[in-house]
Amino acid sequence: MPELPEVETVARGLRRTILGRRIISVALGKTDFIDDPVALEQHLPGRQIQAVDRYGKFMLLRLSAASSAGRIPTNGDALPASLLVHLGMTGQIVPSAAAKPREKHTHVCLLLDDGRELRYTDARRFGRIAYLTETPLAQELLGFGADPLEVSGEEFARRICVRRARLKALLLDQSVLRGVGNIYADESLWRVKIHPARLGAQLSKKQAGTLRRALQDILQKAIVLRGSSISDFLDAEGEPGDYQRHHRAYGREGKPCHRCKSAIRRGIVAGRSSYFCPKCQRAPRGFAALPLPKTKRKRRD
DNA sequence: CTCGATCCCTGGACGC
DNA sequence: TGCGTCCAGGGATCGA
Repeated sequence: MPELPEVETVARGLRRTILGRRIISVALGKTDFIDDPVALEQHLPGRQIQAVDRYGKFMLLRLSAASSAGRIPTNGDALPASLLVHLGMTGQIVPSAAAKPREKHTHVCLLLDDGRELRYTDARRFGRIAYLTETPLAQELLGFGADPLEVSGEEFARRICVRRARLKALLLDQSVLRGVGNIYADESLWRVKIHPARLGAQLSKKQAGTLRRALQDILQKAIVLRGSSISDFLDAEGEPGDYQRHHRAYGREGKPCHRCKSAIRRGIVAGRSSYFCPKCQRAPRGFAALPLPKTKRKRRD
């Protein structure tokens, strides 16, 4: 589930732990989620990790030009580059002692100049890793929408209120807003009492403003609590986040709404499970929630 | 432009 | 207990 707050948490952890380290060597496992695995092996060694940025759900490891002992780079390694990392559903990136046994599903190991290894594990391999020089990187980032934490009221309304798509689809669309996923889309819509299946064009300017502020507030609080750990999200220190305790809609099917006590319901919107309060969030005509499952008592809360 | 369907992938939950 | 099946979900892609 890494969405914006989780990715931001991981990026902050990496800034604390690996900034300034130089990459010595690269070891790869399965590579079907890597754009060009050979490029990693060829171009990463000798480069220093100078910054860790977040762009939506992507992390960007900013790398210096390569500088290994006396060798003159001839293949573009004299220029800075970036390693683009998307955690997908189950990706984790954690520095650990090189001697420590590798976890299952470890697919990328970057040996660092302090003896540690930066390890990327991803059971489902829905993540993505790409080595990109400046121009391809800029090209890559072109297609993304506004940063939800920075977006102005004007721009938010411009991106949402003119659209005929459902709000849930718009919030999840990375070309509209970068970084929002299923959890924070549902949480912000619950907060402002708007149903996920409503259309963007049905939102008034005022509602759009309310939604934007709710989304920002929720994302910021989630960052403070180091994200939501649903199944297996761990930050760069291997620690879970705490924001899942504050969820009001996501994953709470059948549980009482914190405002009105109605049972939270689930429905499919934009192809994704969406959680909402059937009373607080009035559904558009024709929208059918899924029937409540009979037997299922697992999660507390 | 927007939709749904399909695929990718594995682990965990569920049903028998 | 064990096995099969379904589902989760971000993103790409394709056809309607």
